[in-house]
Amino acid sequence: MGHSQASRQATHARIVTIAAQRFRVHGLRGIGVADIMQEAGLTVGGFYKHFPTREALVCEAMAEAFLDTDQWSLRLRANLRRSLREYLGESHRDRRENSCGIAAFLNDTGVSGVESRALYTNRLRRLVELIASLLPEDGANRQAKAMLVYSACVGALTLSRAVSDAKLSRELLNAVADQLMAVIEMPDRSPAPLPVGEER
Amino acid sequence: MGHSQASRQATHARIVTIAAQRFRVHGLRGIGVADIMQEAGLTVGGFYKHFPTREALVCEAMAEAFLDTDQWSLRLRANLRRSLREYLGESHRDRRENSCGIAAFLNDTGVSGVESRALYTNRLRRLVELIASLLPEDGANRQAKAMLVYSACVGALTLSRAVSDAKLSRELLNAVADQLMAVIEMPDRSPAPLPVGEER
DNA sequence: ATTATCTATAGATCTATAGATAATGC
DNA sequence: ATTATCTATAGATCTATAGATAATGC
Repeated sequence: MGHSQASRQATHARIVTIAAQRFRVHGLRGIGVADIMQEAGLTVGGFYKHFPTREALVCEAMAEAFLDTDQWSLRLRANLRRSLREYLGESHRDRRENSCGIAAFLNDTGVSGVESRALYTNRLRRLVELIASLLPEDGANRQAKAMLVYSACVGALTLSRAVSDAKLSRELLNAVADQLMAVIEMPDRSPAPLPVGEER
Repeated sequence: MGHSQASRQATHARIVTIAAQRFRVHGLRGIGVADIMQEAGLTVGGFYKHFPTREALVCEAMAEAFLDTDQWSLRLRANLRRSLREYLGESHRDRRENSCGIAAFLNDTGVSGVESRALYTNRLRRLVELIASLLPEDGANRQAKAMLVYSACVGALTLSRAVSDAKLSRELLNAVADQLMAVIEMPDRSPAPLPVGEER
């Protein structure tokens, strides 16, 4: 049994780190407190001396997962195109435990608490703003284009994980990466109006 | 207690229809057999006379959910741009029970069985091919552009559902829809090569 | 003495099965 | 007689809590 205050903090951090990995691999609902504690070399009982509820761990783990996003943001700033290709790489697709939290928790924020969902929302907003600031043009639709770029990245990455065909998975990643390079260079144009005479 | 063979088949169909809705709302792991049976006006016990396992229901429900995708495919054929705007509309975002199964099951195929995952994969492949055939150009990268278009649609739709900020949610949908209209018109270009002197 | 962790378990929930009940269909 | 559905429950799993144990730190 460990006991010192220092070891307590180290234990807490270890639980959060493992949770940040496991939640990204299995989803927020896909793994239990007991499994996370076991992987941290502990037993279930001690969990609630570290966290008031499971949701508290979800929040801390999400924040920890977003530290990887901070790293990626730095690389984005240094080289937008290369970072997008990295995001759409097979390595990122396969190493889920350290992959993008926005993609990993995409379909789980509805069942998580308001706090973790707010964390998620703010992180997405910051990412879109960052990408917008890095786009070459100066147009008013910079932000719109950033939303397209990031939506396509998240969509292609998660789709490439969802399919059972390795070739299709690879094609999705490569095709979207290639196309996004062209999109980044695409000149501004006002949104195409709906053709007249057609109804919703 | 219902009993006739006709009512048995009607019951089976009702269970599948409700499951196809509930699974899209709550995810494949988010709702149990008992709840689905209750909503069908039945009790748990009868379930396994209709389906050998829960996964069998998942497969049938997925196929049923894809019937809505068939409908959408027809509208796609009739009007690509309008159908993409419909996909990225607030109504599609909010009426999850009849929404796109590809988006709904995006992060769940990993835990579902091989059969449902194959269903998912084939459906995605067909959708990408359909969109490619509808793009105005004739270029060799038609399929790549279709992958971009559909990835962006799936990404924007799921992100718009994941965030807790209504304004950001709306902006994501509208911005990506607008940008995709421009992307569809975008002329072919060979994939931008990596700038020299930069390493992965 | 305090407290970090462990053992054990309560209570909820989920999949699946066993056996009873009641309507269909020969 | 057959069978579609129901009641009841076994067995697994998950969150959370109670009480015991053993190392820290005054």
